[in-house]
Amino acid sequence: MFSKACEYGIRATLYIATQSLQGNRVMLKEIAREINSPEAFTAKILQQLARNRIVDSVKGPYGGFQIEKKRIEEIRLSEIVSAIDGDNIYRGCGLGLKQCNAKQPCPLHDKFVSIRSNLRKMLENTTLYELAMGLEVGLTFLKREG
Amino acid sequence: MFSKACEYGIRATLYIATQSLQGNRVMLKEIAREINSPEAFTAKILQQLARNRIVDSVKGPYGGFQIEKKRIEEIRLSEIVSAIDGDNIYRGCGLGLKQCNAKQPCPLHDKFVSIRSNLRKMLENTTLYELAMGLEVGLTFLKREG
DNA sequence: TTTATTTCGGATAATTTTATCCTAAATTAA
DNA sequence: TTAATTTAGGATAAAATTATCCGAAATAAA
Repeated sequence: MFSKACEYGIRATLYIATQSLQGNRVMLKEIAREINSPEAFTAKILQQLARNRIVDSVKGPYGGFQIEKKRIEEIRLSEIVSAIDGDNIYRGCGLGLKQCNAKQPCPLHDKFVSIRSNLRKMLENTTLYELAMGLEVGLTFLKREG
Repeated sequence: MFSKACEYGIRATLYIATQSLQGNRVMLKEIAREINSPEAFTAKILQQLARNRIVDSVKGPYGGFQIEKKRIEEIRLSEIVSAIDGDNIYRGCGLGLKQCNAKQPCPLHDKFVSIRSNLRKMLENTTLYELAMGLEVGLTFLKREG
């Protein structure tokens, strides 16, 4: 569904969000440890997210990553997915046709429309804040727990 | 969503199905041309489909690929997807966690459940026959048309 | 039996994705 | 100013996916 990069990106962003809500700026090393992702690869993804203004980065000692509370309430999952995977997940044809639309549909077009649109709506309606809340109260997890 | 291999696999199977319904056995070369896919790679995928009893293959002159009419009515998209991509698309965690279930869910788990289940139902309920009909009457297409 | 044809299957190559490494730049504190 | 720390970014490597090539096996017709 999503690329590995996107999975790590969402998990990293959510970890940063929960910590930011508690007033903590977090370092790459901590993020990678807490979401169980490869550190250097996660660094690349965080760079992308920083360039896309999804997370803020601060260099130097006491530096790290954070997200403003206001932004946590605003940012939708769809923004993270777009920043990393592009919008192919919504737009591309399910069977990989270059041209596929209502006028010239692939055999799966109609059946995919509703599924994709559900996915899209879900991603567009889901805020970081909402998901961070579930994490904070221990209802959900970002890595498999012992 | 699906791998390239799976996209080609579905398109190839659908082409074979429509031709089989008209009593034609079709060769790799024709399939690749008609679904606009790389020939050698498509051959590999057809081998997989043949091993999984999704298509029948016949070697030699007048050989090629075909599917029995009865099978065309039975075979679901889900079988093709499973044969090529496995069942990760239904089962795997949306955020890539090794362990993710109702008891220990990732933050997206609940939101993914319905989307995945829609996708799964769609694939399990859609037969080759149904899709082949749309192709036959020219309502849908397997490659972008001029 | 021989030849031509077509799929099968192993080996290999190209591309994309995932992942790592290292130096530079920025920032903080001593 | 210097040293230590942390992200940024370029180069490179490893792994997975996509794609190609070629000889073997099977089959049909001459």
